Amino acid sequence: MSADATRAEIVAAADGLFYRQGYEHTSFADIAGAVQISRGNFYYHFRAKDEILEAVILARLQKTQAMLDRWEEIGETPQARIQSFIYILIVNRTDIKRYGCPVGTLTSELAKLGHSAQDDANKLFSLFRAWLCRQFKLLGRKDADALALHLLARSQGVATLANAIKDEDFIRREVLELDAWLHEIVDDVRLPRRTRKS
Amino acid sequence: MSADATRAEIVAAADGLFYRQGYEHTSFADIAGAVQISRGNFYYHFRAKDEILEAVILARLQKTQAMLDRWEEIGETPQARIQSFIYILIVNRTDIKRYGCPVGTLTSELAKLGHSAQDDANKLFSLFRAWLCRQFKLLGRKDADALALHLLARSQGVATLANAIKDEDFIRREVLELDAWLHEIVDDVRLPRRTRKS
DNA sequence: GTCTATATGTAGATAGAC
DNA sequence: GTCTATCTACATATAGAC
Repeated sequence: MSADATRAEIVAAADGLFYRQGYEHTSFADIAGAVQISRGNFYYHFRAKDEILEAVILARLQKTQAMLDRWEEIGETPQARIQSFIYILIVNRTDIKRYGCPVGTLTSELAKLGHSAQDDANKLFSLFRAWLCRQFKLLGRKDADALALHLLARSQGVATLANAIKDEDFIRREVLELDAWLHEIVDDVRLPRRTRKS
Repeated sequence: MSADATRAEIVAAADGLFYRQGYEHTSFADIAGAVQISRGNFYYHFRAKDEILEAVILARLQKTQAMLDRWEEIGETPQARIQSFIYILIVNRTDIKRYGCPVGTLTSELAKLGHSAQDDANKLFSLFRAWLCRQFKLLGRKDADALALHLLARSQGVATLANAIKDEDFIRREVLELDAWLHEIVDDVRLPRRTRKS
């Protein structure tokens, strides 16, 4: 097995385990069991557990960027692209009910641990934030960044609560509301005399 | 020192540490350092670490119920009472930026650990849910439970995101939006012909 | 590159003195 | 009730054989 291939397998296994079990709760033995290598072999590929986390975050950043690029391609309008974001709550509903949002739960855990990788993990939010901000700007909104943060927070809230109460209908209802909220924003642009609050 | 007093001190210290550091990341040594007792002494008061967690959750349930009762007393209208809930995001903003929401971060962590105390921790959400549901019912809303969950999710989302991006202005903006959302609901009741979406 | 064996630290938990 | 001393398990990490 080439070094790169083994390394990639370790990162992929750690990625899933960190999501399902949390970073601290996942041991080398857990990852070793998933990849079918010995514990000692980790240290040929990584100096320490922190480095695996860094590699996992980097991999997630790349996967996220690729997903945003894909949404950019297939979405014909900013509205359609933002809907791609909203609907990941539906697409990933099974995992979200069980494990929450992979971004929010990681940043929360690292914040409690006071871990040095906090800033890197927060870049996952930054990617979504900047991408959503651009979409809202294309919709002609001056408050695009605030709208991006608002939408991020809404989806985080849905994920956190769905993880606790395990209610799929709740997710569907909230997604419908987010969709309606997005429509209001699009309408605001088309009919600029009305304010959102009217 | 009486048994009850020491026990209460342990629970209080553990409560704070579980919130700031997380449950798993908090060791007996951490709690012992805060309470100024020896590690061995824990086992006079608790059989295992899980029992401290159970006691912490019970204490939080009682504190939460007391807070809801207080809001019920001082709030003259359902709207004012719901506002009490919304404004804890402002009141606790410093802690929320640093450690997130004590309810959401605990339920998330226990879900990842597959901990047996998950159901008990989720009762914290149930308390808020039932209380908010009652307030929305008093406002004449048939969809009171859905509104309660929606508001819970919104505040969870604000807490999670504020914890990541450490932005106080973001919290204030979102609270203002929640307040406006609540006003719309109250207006809906007064002017039943308009729907929320119009 | 990957393994086995091992070092080292720290966690939760127990026993028994005071 | 609280302490010190100790046990056991498991974590990360290292050394060196293959």
